[in-house]
Amino acid sequence: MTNGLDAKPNYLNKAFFDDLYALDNTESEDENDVNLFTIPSLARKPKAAPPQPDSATMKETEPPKTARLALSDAEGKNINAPKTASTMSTDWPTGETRNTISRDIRKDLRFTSSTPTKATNIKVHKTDPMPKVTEKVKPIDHEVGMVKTPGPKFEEVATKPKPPAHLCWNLLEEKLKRTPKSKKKAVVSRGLIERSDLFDGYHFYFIPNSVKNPVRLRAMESFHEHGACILKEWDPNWVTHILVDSSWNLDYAEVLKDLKTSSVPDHIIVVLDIYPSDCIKYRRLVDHKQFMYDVPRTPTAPASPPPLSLPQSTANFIKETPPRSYSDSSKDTGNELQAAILEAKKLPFLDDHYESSSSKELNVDSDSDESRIASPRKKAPRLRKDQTFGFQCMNKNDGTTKNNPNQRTIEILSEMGDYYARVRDEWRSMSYRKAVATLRKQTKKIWFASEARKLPNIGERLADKIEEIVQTDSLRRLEYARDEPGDAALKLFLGVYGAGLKHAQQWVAKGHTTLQDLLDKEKLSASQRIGVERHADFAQRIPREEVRHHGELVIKAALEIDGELKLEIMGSYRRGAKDCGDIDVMITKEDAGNREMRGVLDTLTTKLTAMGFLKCGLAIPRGHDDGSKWHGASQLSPELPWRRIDFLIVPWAERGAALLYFTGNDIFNRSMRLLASKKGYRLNQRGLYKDVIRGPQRQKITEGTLVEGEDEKRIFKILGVPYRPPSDRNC
DNA sequence: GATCAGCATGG
DNA sequence: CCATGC
DNA sequence: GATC
Ligand SMILES: O=c1ccn([C@H]2C[C@H](O)[C@@H](COP(=O)(O)OP(=O)(O)OP(=O)(O)O)O2)c(=O)[nH]1
Ligand SMILES: [Mg+2]
Repeated sequence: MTNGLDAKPNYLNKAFFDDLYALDNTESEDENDVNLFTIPSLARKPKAAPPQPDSATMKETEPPKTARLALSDAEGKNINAPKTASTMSTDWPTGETRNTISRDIRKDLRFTSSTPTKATNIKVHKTDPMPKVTEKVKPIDHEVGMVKTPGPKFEEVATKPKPPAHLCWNLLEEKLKRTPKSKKKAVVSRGLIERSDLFDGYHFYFIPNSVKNPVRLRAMESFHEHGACILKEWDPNWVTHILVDSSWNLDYAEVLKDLKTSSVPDHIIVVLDIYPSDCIKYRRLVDHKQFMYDVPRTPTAPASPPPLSLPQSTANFIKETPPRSYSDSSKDTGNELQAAILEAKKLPFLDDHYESSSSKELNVDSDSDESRIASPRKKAPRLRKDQTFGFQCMNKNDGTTKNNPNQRTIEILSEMGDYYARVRDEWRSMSYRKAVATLRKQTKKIWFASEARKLPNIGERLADKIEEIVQTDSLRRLEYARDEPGDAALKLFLGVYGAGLKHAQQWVAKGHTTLQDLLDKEKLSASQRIGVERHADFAQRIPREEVRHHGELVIKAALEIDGELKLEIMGSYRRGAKDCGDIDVMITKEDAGNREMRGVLDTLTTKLTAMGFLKCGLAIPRGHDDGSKWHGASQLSPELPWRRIDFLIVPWAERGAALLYFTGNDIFNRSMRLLASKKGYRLNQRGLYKDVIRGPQRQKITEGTLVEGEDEKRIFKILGVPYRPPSDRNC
């Protein structure tokens, strides 16, 4: 009941949150609580000349995107799956833009490039070949059923009659499978589609031959629309081209391995998948023999990687590893293995249960994307793992990564995870995060896939990758991921408050490249407009000190309204971050209900606006009595940038849950909530609820009954999670 | 093959 | 309802 | 991608 709030005098806000910090003295800086509210000094003069909002970004010049295929049109509108969305990105290289967002990447951004990054026929990139025309240019008709030109075929390449349907991918069907019901209609009735007979008679077989990668699926669709058949199975009698995914950096041997063959017939062309993309781009069949389409004969990994033999790799490993590891390694391995097993045996739920799901493994497509590429590993039966293992919220996440023996592995896997997040592959990204989390917990170095595989949340694919990292000190996929063909404009637009994937894609598809374009040519929602106009401001991180100033100003104003209000700066600030993406402020009051708080919010925001502190609202409660949050922008002084600021009003009874929620981080929250739901609870910003019944699609049927909402710590306790001070919640 | 958190606000 | 954000 |  008593959580420190009740007992202590509410001088300012300190008392309110005393309990939060009382026990976490461990290593969290007292700085943020103790000192913060003692004297809300308001003398804020801008310390130094602040960096002026850089309006240059608005005028960035980029090559015109004129003559390009209309691919983007069709796809911008049709790829609707919010979390799995994708578009074609068969237009490759261009520099990647480093993004500074952290959660945003993790969340689910896919930086598609539905529009080629480079102007197609305007200028030729230095690495771009001058495509040698091996055939007449084929016209491309923009509407289905328009004039088709029979066009002569490239003589070197034998074309073939259309193969039976069952040998081909049914792309529409695959696409529908991956599209939410609500949007299927849109997929079926797609608008303008770029078509041609460019690839008529060509039968493409993809490596990896999986349709689960949405980007690849889109590429397949595109090639199909240009006349190609996309074969579902490897059959030398039908295939004319093998298209190797360039993002995989595979070498020729691996291709053969994937095909389970020792050689590919001469008449079949083996090229990188950028080849057909280029053909489309230039609207003609370019010379496939150009070096840039070659599938390398030797591994492409940097630092002279071993000949990629994962399973029996001990020999290679010894060669490739630094001297010292020679002897240790074997020991380590043995110890580690045993340790892992011993550890595993200690765990609850362990009943030596053997999983029986191995059947799917070797099947062509059933496994998740690209599965077959990863070495066909003998399936070691595997022990079941502790179920609460691998929950991020169970760990102390304070960013203490160093001194971990798996440091390098962690680095690389994290980078991969970030890459997948950027690419909007949310779940894959999450898997990488989880794997990294379990690696962090290891006290010994993981050398082999076999060891890695035994750890929670590390499956075969990641285990293989871990071994590859240890051996080669890198991961081939990452080499590609690093210079991902990100569309600069898309990334720019995704950085606009109020604009997400949908709008960004749409705008890119329309050929916009700068923020100014949006202002001039697009209908923007109110908040999007501000998001565009203030992009340069909002993109900047906020120094902790400035966050504190904003917070103190708000607190002072609030207390002038009602001295009993309790406010706290939340979010990354409470977690002790040196700089923050925005300012999060929670407001509550003893025994207040939502209604009362709502009144406070209105008067407070009105007052702060009148003061000139709040510059605008971006998302504010609709009704009169409901509503709990206020998003807007604030500014301390004219020289400083506008900052994003969020208020959360909280009924007294919900303060514990709200504290938990608003402290985050987001990953931590999701982890706690997932754990809660696995234990039959429901956790949200209002409280922890019990006896929640979930229906068919795991939808909640029963609200559940409130168990705890007042005390943050007790929520931890009930869920069986060791309490984590805010600074340890950076998952 | 389903799941990977749960909710608030704008339009 | 969907998109976007926390 | 991993898990059930
Ligand atoms: O998807 C989300 C995003 C945020 N939050 C919670 C946790 C987070 O800490 C808090 C504030 O959100 P914000 O976006 O401000 O994140 P932050 O943790 O404060 O980081 P930043 O420094 O980017 O503001 O809201 C969630 O629960 N889920
Ligand atoms: Mg924040």
